[in-house]
Order: sequence, then C-alpha cells, then structure tokens
Amino acid sequence: MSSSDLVELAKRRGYFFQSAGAYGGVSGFYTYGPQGATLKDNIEDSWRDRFQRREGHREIDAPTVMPEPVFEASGHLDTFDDMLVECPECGASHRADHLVEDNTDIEEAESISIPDIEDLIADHDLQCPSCGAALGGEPVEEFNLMFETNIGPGSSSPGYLRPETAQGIFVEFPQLAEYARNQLPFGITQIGKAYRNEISPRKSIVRVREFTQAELEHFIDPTEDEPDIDRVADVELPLYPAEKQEEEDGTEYVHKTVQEAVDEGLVHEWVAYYLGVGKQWYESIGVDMDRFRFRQHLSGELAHYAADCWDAEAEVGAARSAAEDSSGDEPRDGGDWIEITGYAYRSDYDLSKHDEYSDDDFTVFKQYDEPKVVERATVDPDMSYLGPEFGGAAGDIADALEELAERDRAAFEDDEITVEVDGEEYTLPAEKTGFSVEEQKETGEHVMPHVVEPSIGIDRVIYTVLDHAYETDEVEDETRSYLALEPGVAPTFVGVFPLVSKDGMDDRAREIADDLRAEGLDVTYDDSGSIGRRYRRQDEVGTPFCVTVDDETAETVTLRERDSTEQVRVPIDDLPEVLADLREGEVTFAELDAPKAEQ
RNA sequence: GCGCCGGUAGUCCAGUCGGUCAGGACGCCAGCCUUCCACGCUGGAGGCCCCGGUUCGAGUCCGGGUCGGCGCACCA
Repeated sequence: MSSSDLVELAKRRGYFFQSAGAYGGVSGFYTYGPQGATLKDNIEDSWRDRFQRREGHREIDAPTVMPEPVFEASGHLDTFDDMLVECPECGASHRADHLVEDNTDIEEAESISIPDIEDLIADHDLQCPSCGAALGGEPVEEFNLMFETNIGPGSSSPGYLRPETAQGIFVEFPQLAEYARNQLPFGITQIGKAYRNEISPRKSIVRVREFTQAELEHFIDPTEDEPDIDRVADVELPLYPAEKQEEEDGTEYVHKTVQEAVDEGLVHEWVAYYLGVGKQWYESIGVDMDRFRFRQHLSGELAHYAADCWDAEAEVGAARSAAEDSSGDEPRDGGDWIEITGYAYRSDYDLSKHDEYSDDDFTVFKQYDEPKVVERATVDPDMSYLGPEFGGAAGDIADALEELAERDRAAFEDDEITVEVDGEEYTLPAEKTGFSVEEQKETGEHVMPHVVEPSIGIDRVIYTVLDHAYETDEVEDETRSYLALEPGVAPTFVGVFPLVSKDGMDDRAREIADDLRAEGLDVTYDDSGSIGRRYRRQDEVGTPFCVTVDDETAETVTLRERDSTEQVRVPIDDLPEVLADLREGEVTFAELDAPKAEQ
C-alpha cells in the first residue's frame, strides 16, 4: 500500500498520528493511538518472549537522561557533534571538518575548534563541492544530534537524552556482571525511548526524533564462548552481502541457512545466531518474508563501534501486485527498503571505553581450570632512598623501574640502573630497586567481554507489520480492505455483536463480551448499523475474529474469521478456550472442529 | 538545513477572475427500521494551518512561520 494510504488509515483507525496537532504539530514526534499503543505492547511482549525469556536473558530499565561523561566515553559526543558549513550560492550543507580533511594535510579535523575551522576554510580558499563557490567567511555551525539538557539548576552539569538505549546497559556493566556472578556469557535487554534531534525527520514513524528501541547486549568471552547454533541452524536467511551490493547489478540474494552462513564464514557466528532468532521473530509477528532481507553493512558504512554489522530490512510501500509475486529471489521495484534492526558485533569497544573513562572495572575475572605458575620479574624500590634522592620524580621512577623489569630483566644485571622519565635520565644502584624474579601463581585473568547486539527499531517494525498486513479483496462484489494482522499481535482480538439489537440479543452479546474480557482477551462490542458494516470496521482495524449472537436462546454463536470471512458455529461455553487457542496459535481457524455456519 | 510542490470537517476531495462558494462523498452521533457481510429512512454535529500585509471585501493575492511530500545533505 502507498505510504499515504497507510498513514491515513493509521490516523483514522487509531494506530498512530502526528503529536500535538492542535498546536500545528511538531516534526518528528508521533502519538500511538488506542489501537497502536496496544499493537506496540503486543509486539514488545512478543520481542521479550523471543529475545529475552526464551534466550535466558534479563531486562533492565535505565534512565533516558545520562550525564555528559557517559557520552564522552561512548564516543557519541564527538561523532554526534557535526560542524556544518552552508554554501552561500547553492545552499548545500557540508561537513566542515570533512572539507578540511579532504583538502588539507590535516587529519582528525573534528577536534578542531569552530573558529579555527573557519580560519582554515578561509586560508585554504576551500570551495563548495557542489557548485564551486568560495566558502571562506561563511559561518560554521555546530549541530549536535543529541538533545541536551541540564541536570539540576544551573548549567554546570550537562546531560543528554540517550541516543540509543545501549549505553544504559554498558555503563551499568560492573553491577550487572556482579548480578550475573561474574560468569560469561550473559545477556541484558532493554526496551525504551531513545532520542535523536534529526535534521530532517521523514516518512511518518520511520524516521522520528523520539523512538523506541528494543536492544539486547549479549556479553561473551571472545576466546571461548560460542553460540548454540543448533537452536537456529536450519533457519533460512535471505542474505544480501556487501560484495553483492557492490556489483554492477547487485540484486541477487544469497539464501543460506544459519549453519551454512557460519560454516562458509559469511556471517560472524554470533551475529548469524541472532539473525536466525530474528528471522523467526519477524515471521511470527507478520513481516512478509518476500519483502525481507538481511543486508551487510558496507565497510564505509560501519558505525564507529561496529566490527561487523547486518541490518534486517523490510520493503514497505510496494505495490500489491509485486507483493503477490512470490518468487522472492529478486528485489522488487516500487517499495522502499527500511532498516528495522541492526545486528552488530560491537567487540569490546563500549566496555573498553567505559573502562578507560570511568573509575570502575569493566572486565570479568575468569578463573583458570588449573592455576598457572609463572616466573615474573618484579621490583620493590626502596622509597626511603628514592624519595630523598630524586624528590618529586621518585614515584615516576618507581613506575619506570616496574615497566623496565617486565620488559627487560637483563638490565638489572648491572650494578647501576638507569631509567628515563620525561626525558630526564636517572641512575640508581641496583640494590635500591628491590629487583627479584619470583614464581607467581596466577589463578585466572581479567577478560574484557565482547558484545553482540541486536538493536530493534520498534516503530519501524510496527510500520512494517502494518504495511505488510494491508490487504484488499472482493467480498460479495465489493472491494474490501483489511489488516491481516497476526492473531498474536492484533490489538483488538475479537469483536462481539448482536445480529440485531432486539429480543435480548444485545444483552446476551454484552455478557459474552464481558466474559471474554475476563479471560484476558482484547474485546470490542458493537451494535451500531448493520452487521456487515461492523464486520468491515473490524476488518479494517485488523481484528482477526468476530462473534455474533443471532438467537438469544441458542447455545451457540457464529465465529467469523477476518481473512476468509468464513463462519463456524461454536458453543458459547467453549468460546473462551477456542479463542485463547487461536490467539496462542495452538490451532488455526481452518483447523477448528466446528460446523460451518449458514449465512 | 537548502530547493521544488502542497495544507479546505475525523478522512478523501470541489471551490472559476478577490465579491452569498464554504460544498460533496465517506465516516461519526441520535431516532426509526433491521435475523449475517460497509451504499434502508429521518434528523444532527463538524472545516478554510498560524501570524501579519494588500483591499471596501481574502479560502483565493503577498510576506513570514509551521506542518507534510519529494530531491540534496544528514542518518554515528
């Protein structure tokens, strides 16, 4: 369906709409309506079940605001802080630091101050890459993609709204590792809002300034932990490797099972494992596998933290006729491919950075099976000598001695030892160094875990699920449009109607609706207009089943399925169980052992 | 942020040259009627994106803003 059709339906039927419309709306912010919020809940619950509960991981809930040092360590402060210069002639915006790097010998221009960058542009007579106009004298503007705020009164403690939920997990790693009893591997999930002050929000809820991420950070020991590939070995992956994308006509997908992808070295084993988990999940919530692929990041596209990355992508807005072509091997025209998940092998990037920048230890101590005995050269400098002799340099000299002992124990065979500190040479008698070679028992080592991260954009998944669910067909010579949402995620699960509002049928229907609600189902009651109109209404919001009371005294009701519009008769007493089974996927409508209803 | 195009009930649209042109359809609400697939009857509520300007008079013309679509840039 076209994007405008989807946006229109979403607004009309309460899925999502632009926020604060009464005040003219604000770009990049959306509100999920009564249907959409429930659909979102259902998809999030399903994600928890697949990526968390069934994998044995645990969820945390960290703040959305974090202090500045967190983002200094994570690298977001630098990489988010773009310097833009605008061409006075053609209006194009360019990264000022990139211009300088490309046209001078300067590297790392990102760390240069704005006035200096402006001077460099003027001094080198840099020109607009688009039209060639001179850029000297044009102001360089700073654009930070993180929302900034102040923590507490005053501006002495800047904070930022998190641009990804992941950092909330990484910064708490020491405490989380303690919870996990310092045993690798373990996984922590988080689902919540993240914020990016996008320059240009686009395409409805696909690119917004506030969005929901569902992330798993799986911490592993890179030297010995392996995924349990068997769990997903046979899952078929539609892969779109980097090399295929770079080909002239790079449209061929490679279909491999998880096992094959790992065996052939095409995908990192941990990433491949989660591609398998992910594919099962997308399929279960109604993403059309004919409009789905895993695309490998091109080397220049990799994030600052990623060692390898595959995106799950879905094609949305594709024409109906194309969707019905089930060959599946060729990408189709007409739709846009959007990223719905990033599967990144983040190595130890994040933990190393936080280990370096913070006061805490972001490693895990791994005990050896057998303690190792190692011979180690150590020093124990006589500080009562070094202090009076060398004054303030004494501490640095002691450190230098320790470093020298590890590097070159032969140096201690002389009577006098010389070390260099800040360009100065210091010489002292060997006996004052306390040098010795000892046998030490090592019981283990500190390991910096690596991180495997499936990072799901919930809003984009919702958009995809709605886009792929939209169907039209012919019923009684009339065109009908409906959302073929999976029963497991549909926000309204069953509509309950009286065939006509008289003879007590409406009261009976209300009772049934109440009973089904008591069973935990999402139920809507409707007695307005004609029965056909009510069916169509529910079809369009994607309600998979409708129950109609057609005789107050009868002990059965009709149960209608949305996609086929077929009906069966079901005893009222059995309804809760039948519907619960349908919702859980224990049985399909076609498999129900029930007589067809006459219409 | 730049360029092009656009903004009229909940939704989709009509609205001429500036002058009873604010209209249609669907949807919604109320009543009636109705025994299985949105188009039975009657009645009703609801709108010119915002601010300013031109004019005797602005939905209509102009400027700015805002929101949206597309393209460029950006998307760590």
